[in-house]
Amino acid sequence: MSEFQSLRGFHDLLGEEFKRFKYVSELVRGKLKLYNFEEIVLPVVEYLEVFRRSIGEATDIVQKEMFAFQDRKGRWLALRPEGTAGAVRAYIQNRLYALKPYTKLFYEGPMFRYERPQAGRYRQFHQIGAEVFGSIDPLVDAEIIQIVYEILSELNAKVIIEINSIGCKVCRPPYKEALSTYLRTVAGHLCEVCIDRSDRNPLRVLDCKVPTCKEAVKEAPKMVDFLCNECREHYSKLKEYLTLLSIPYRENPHLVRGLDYYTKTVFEAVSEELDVALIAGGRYDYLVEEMGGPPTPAVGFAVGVERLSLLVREGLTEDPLYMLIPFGDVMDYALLVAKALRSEGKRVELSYKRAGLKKQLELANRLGAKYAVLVGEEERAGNFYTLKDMETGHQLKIELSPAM
RNA sequence: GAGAGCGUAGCUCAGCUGGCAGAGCAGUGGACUGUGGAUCCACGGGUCGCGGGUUCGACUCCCGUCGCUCUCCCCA
Repeated sequence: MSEFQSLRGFHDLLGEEFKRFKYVSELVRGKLKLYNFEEIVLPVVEYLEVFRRSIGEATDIVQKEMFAFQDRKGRWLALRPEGTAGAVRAYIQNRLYALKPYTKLFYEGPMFRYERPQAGRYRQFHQIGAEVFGSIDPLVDAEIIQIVYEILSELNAKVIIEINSIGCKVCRPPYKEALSTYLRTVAGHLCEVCIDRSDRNPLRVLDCKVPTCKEAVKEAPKMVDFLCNECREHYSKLKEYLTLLSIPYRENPHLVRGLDYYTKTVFEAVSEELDVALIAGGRYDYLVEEMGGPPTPAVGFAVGVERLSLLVREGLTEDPLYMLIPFGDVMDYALLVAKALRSEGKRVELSYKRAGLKKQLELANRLGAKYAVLVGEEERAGNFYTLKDMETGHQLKIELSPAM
């Protein structure tokens, strides 16, 4: 055991794990570029208030999961627990609303939540998030879900996409009222936490996992039955588009999200095998305004890169490796051969191991080289190298170009 | 924040009801100084997570602590 260790929930990403991580990351990034999202790099630290205002004072994230601290001037700062808050702040601060009628952004990077680590959960983890600012059109919600679906399909992930609408400031208050009233009638069957939530945040009772709560909530009034005309229209249009695009989904009237800023569409892609959300998102039509910007509707999603990586078997396919094996006193020549091969775009490992040909071939084998490039006295004298196919064992003599 | 299990070589692990710390793989060297992907031989490597306690004696039992894994809560 080494003297120093990384912190709980903070880990080094390397080897096969890194390859799977990178594979997922590049898949998602590639997809977002196809949809013409523009990348931005956001700060990892913001004023605490940015998160408190956007995510919501009453949420678990804000109440107990943030890495918050004071800087030297006594200001309260926090490591970002998610990306949307910072993206919205950046959107407003840089006045992106003035440049185009709508804006499509994505970002990738570490997020921090002070929680107990477990399968697919870390204190520092990575998300790729995408946000569309400036359109209320359900077409946008549909495209966001389409991206999510395509990502998951390409990974062959066994996942269900669940959707719901949680209304807007017109229709949600009456619904909350109705739900609270109902919850009072079944209070005897609710867990302690839910009794507490019944008044303050009744929506959250809907996705409580305690069996008795689940049971008690089955007959509860549903948000979808309370949607105002605009929200109902939005929701049914979204479903039409999803059907048009052949995207399978399941309506889950009990789906709510842990963050306060959502309106209308919310969705989650839940892994069937792991029972965790891999990708989630939704619409947040008031957040930009609440954060001090002009009224601007928005939709977005975030993927947990480590979580998605759990489902990936393959890694990144790498270019074939050329293991350059010098034997004898031919290092000068070996350097030139390596230079020549690399200038042709080949991935070359020049063996640093001073040993006989046999040992170095063993090394080449262990490093998974596709080819061994043999360079000895004979090769140097004839200005060529010997290319050995490590699978078939066939060898060829290849002239070095005169330029070298 | 609450609960359970686990920390022994670089890795995977064995080590009995307390009694000299082990194996496989990896590494290094080598009859082979121009031919590998299971040839052979030899060698190195340990604060048994850390601290305390019990004991003649602790890898083993007890307490604490740190870390890992998992569950609950919650979430990506």
